[in-house]
Amino acid sequence: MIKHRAIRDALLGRIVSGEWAPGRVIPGEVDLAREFGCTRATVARALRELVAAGLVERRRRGGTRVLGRSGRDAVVTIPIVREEIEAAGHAYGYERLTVREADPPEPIRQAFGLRPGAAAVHVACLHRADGRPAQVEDRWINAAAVPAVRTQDFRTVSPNEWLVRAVPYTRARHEFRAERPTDRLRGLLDLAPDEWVFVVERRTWREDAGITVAHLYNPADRFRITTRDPVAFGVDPGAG
Amino acid sequence: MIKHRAIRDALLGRIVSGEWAPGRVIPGEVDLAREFGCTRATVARALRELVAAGLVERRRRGGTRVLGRSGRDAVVTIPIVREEIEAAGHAYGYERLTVREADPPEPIRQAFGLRPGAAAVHVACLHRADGRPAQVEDRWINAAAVPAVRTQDFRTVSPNEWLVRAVPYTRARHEFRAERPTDRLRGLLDLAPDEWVFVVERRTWREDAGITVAHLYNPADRFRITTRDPVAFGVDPGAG
DNA sequence: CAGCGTAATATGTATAAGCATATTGTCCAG
DNA sequence: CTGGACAATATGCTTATACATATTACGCTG
Repeated sequence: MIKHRAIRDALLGRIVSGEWAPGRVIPGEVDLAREFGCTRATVARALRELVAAGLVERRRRGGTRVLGRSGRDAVVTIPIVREEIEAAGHAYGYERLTVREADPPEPIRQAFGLRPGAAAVHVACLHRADGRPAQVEDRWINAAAVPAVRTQDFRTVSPNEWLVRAVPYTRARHEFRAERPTDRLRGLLDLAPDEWVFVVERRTWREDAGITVAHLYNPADRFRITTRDPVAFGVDPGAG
Repeated sequence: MIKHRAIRDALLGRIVSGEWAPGRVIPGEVDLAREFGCTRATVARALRELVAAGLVERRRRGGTRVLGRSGRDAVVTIPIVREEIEAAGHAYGYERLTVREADPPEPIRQAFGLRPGAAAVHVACLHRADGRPAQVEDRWINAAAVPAVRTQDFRTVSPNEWLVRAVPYTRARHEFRAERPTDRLRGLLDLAPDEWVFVVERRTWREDAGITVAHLYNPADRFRITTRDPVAFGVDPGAG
């Protein structure tokens, strides 16, 4: 019985049913307010949510127009190995392979916006599920942006978990692809002879400073990523 | 100089700077209203946006609490082959391989919620970039939910493009994974001897009725998916 | 008829005020 | 000391009102 939500859902219904087709200008706030027996403010709030959901577009004097939903956006939750492994009921195992402070390769250097010669920290580690290799994490961390990284040996805590606690970030980008494994990866991940790896590349920034570039290598035979719909109306979508 | 936006950004700053750490309960609406020299309603609107952005959580009597941003959500735009190919400056080519009305395999039948024996339409087709195979599309369409599909031969218009025009959907789910190609796929896509395929599986529903299940097979050597950050504050984020 | 200025209009922002409702904390009874 | 009733409190919802602002439409002028 929450009015703005009832109104929002009623309008949503008219849009998805096709009664109000894309391109159409829907009635104005005052008309809707009269129809639903409420004030303009309440209608405005319902419409604001439809805007946030990407269903309509509003312009002063121009009115509210239904958008043709491209509908191609989806949300992915970037999986964290440890959580995935534990959620599946397996024992999580962590092993640090190498840590070193070094001159990062060119692409990483550019991503961090560092001058040549500036140092960064490289960490490689292995995540296991019930002892079986599940993921190789290969990561560069910008020592200029995260000085504390120099004092970390990552022997017991994985770079991933350390970073989320120690360094807030403001932007992240990911790339998903499949690759031929290197011999080293094939051995570490115990891959089938012809098996490829599913790579998740993760880059994060704090403001404009690059923080980390990670390559997460997963056995392609036992890895996948799933999406869900973009949440249309925030946390509590009501009955809609 | 829009107050609710200025307030929202001010609060955002305190959160991302760490001044208000995750778990902390921030001042109440009345206090903030006094601080910013406005009414409770204006503060409430700013806070509502922070909730939508997933930065804070609000509970009656409990106050407003800063959330530790897991920050693992990202948005993917499911690529449409034709657009990708044309955007890359290549000539797009389309070729229908097969169409038939048939009893769908068990997993598809379940996804559509169909009784055994109910019919569905299967379409396979090939998308090319400058003549070179770029994607094989293998799709089942629920004939019960989309009767018009029976009259389509998909000779010139791809099932994808026909569907977006003909059938609005309300839900979609995707899965990304890498697979060994079948011999048929290897031939169709002109794959390297050891090359795998990157599979995008797409399922859509209208309300509770399954509409289509599509498998989009891409040469793994030349395919990837990228994400972007979830838009924090809708279309017009202001200065934030 | 082209171009410009102005009025009409729909949304955008904000205030003030009241009641609703979930939740927490407290205090009393057993 | 436990459990339940109750009051205090912060958010949640709605109304009524006023002014701001972008944009469109119209009509006047040259």
